[in-house]
Amino acid sequence: MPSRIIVARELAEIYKVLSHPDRIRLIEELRAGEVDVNTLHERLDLPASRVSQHLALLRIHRLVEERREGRHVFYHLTQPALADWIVGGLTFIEGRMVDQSDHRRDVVEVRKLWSTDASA
Amino acid sequence: MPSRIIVARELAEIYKVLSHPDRIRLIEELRAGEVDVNTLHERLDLPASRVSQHLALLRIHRLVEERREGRHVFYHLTQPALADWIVGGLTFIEGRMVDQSDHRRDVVEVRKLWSTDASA
DNA sequence: TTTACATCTTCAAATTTTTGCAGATATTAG
DNA sequence: CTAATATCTGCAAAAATTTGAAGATGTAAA
Repeated sequence: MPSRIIVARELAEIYKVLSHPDRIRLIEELRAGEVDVNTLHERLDLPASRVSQHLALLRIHRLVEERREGRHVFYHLTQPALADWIVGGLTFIEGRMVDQSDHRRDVVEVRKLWSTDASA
Repeated sequence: MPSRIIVARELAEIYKVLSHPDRIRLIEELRAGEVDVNTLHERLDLPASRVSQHLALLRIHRLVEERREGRHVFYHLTQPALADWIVGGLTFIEGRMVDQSDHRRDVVEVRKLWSTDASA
């Protein structure tokens, strides 16, 4: 089995993991460092069980790691560069919103928000 | 509706488009420039109809564009940087193959193969 | 021009699986 | 016991992949 097929499969799997808005937002929430599950559940306004499920999937694929402290569990990105790399994908969604200038503005805004050097 | 939710959705959609091994390989085949459908169908060893359908999806999301010439249709990446960005994702699959050193080797090999400055 | 063949796209349809999600129930710690 | 997470269960909806056949277009030979 040629390497490129194997690797393409692995990549495809990771992309599938990332192909959910909630999980993308979770990763971006972890950009600045550790956050506990409860905080994430509040910030994303999702049922705690949902957040847990998403985190479990990210954990299985080793995109995040946990640290327990008392009854709180703090998550952080295994490789912090992941958050930046994802933002890099914004470049390629611009073609999708040719006729929606308001969406374009959203992209600009979020790119700033999801930047390492954000003052937010 | 907050921008970050909208943008996260758009990103998630792109990831879904990319979450198929065939489509990843197609994009990498287009890294060096235009290729016609028949060649792609031979290189990937897939039925022509499937290649067409994959390309149609990529076209809808404006990741590729076509150019007709006689009975051939040549496709190229709308934004050539896409191929590189996808390869950038290799960084994050390493955690997945902790116990498979052979797969690690595949990653190294393919990263070289799918690099802009590849001599291959 | 008619025939044939090559390239590419689209349709139809079966298949198969997913996949997201909520609510209840565990588990663990204080 | 209560609070914080995790997992389980099952449904619902949605969907994506895939194949083969048929259609469209283009070229070139007879």
